Amino acid sequence: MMTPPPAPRTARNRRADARRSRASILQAAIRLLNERPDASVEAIATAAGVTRQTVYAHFPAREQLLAAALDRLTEQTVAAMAAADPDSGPAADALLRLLDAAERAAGEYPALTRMLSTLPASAQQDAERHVPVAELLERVVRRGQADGEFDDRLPAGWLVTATIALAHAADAEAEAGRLTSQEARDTLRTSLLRLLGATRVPRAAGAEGTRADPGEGRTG
Amino acid sequence: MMTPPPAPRTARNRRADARRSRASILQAAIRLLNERPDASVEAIATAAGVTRQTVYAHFPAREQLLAAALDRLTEQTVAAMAAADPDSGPAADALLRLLDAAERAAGEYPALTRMLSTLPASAQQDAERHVPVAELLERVVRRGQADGEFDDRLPAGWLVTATIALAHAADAEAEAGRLTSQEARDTLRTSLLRLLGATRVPRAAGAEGTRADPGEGRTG
DNA sequence: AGTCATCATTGACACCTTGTCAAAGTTAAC
DNA sequence: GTTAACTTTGACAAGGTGTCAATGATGACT
Repeated sequence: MMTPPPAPRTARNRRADARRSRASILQAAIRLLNERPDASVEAIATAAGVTRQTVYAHFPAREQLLAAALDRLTEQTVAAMAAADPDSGPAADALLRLLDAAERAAGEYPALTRMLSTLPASAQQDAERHVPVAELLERVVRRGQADGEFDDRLPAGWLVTATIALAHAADAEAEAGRLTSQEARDTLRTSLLRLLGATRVPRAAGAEGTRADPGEGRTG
Repeated sequence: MMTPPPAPRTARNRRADARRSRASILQAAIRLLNERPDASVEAIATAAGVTRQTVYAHFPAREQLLAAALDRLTEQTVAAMAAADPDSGPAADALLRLLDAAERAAGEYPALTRMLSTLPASAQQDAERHVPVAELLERVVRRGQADGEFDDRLPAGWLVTATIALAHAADAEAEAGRLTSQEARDTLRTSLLRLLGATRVPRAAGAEGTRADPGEGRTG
């Protein structure tokens, strides 16, 4: 018999066993690496109920496992953001909605999330990984600029970068206990509206009230 | 004879040899760790013209060597900032002057500088290390708030954190080639003034002109 | 139900890095 | 010049990464 055609070995035609192993490994990696960024491959393998060599069968090197874990986290975050109506309502509302969704999705893994902004070695891949979330945000920023809701003297790309940076900073402040979770949200909101040059204050998303600036916005 | 008094072994009464070694090691560590954050202790020792064990004689562990290198960098940066007249002139001018000085001082070691915002493990020490530079900035921010030059609805501590985050972001953009060095400066300047809620635009520091917003502020 | 490619496991290996120890050199302080 | 401080040399254990080959188990396909 002739050898069967190349069969590029996609994710679909792999054995169910392999898919399961890969999922366990990835999940364990996300959990462990979030607790301890320098967790060993052996620890991850054990946590996944698998041998170290099995991990290497799926991921050629530790760094690629880390990259895969970050990719998976990004993927989930992007999905959550995309589901948060990026294109409806005022741009400022949409932006805050996206950031909220992102924090809900990635908030479970703060240490891992923080690795996204400053990963160990492969600096080139980092930017690549931000692309999908940056694209979502950039769409909203451009829409706001086009509508005149946001100022357009600053390039949209920079505004997106700055937004992400401020969001990470606010998250870190909350994580470090210097701000409560609610303070961090309010502070980030106000800061972003200033930075983006929003001319009007967006309505609060729910029935929680329509005040522009809650009292606790001025803490510390 | 009785043993001499404790003699706490300060930096002054150590042998000249030891001081020299320590300096070489630290300098080599800064240089190498900037190029490759995971440089081995052996590589650093060799670059310093010293044996690996000598390094361990000065720094009990690799992490402490890294911490010492970061401390030294911070120290130089703080000195440069303190020399940039934090307390004279409009607060906005002073702030930009400090950031400029900081970038000139730390700009030689971008990778190392970036480690300050997201260091590998000892997360607690990180905040501690930011303190001196944060204090300098906070003084300026508070002065601006007291003068009415800056808005004071946001806590000064957060504004400082946000300022540092934006400065790092702008630096990273320049480093990644997405912005020229000059664009990064202008963009950062505009963004900070927005964020801080400065009511009037500070005069440009030199004879370069008094326009509020240079033409290239709108790139991309 | 049986075949067989695919995947997982086991055990062993070389290599590098960290951190430690003790003993023998040097250097500079006094 | 003596002596304490510092450096060097060599060797060691422990732990992590990445690789290989052989054996075992599973599930896809007919």
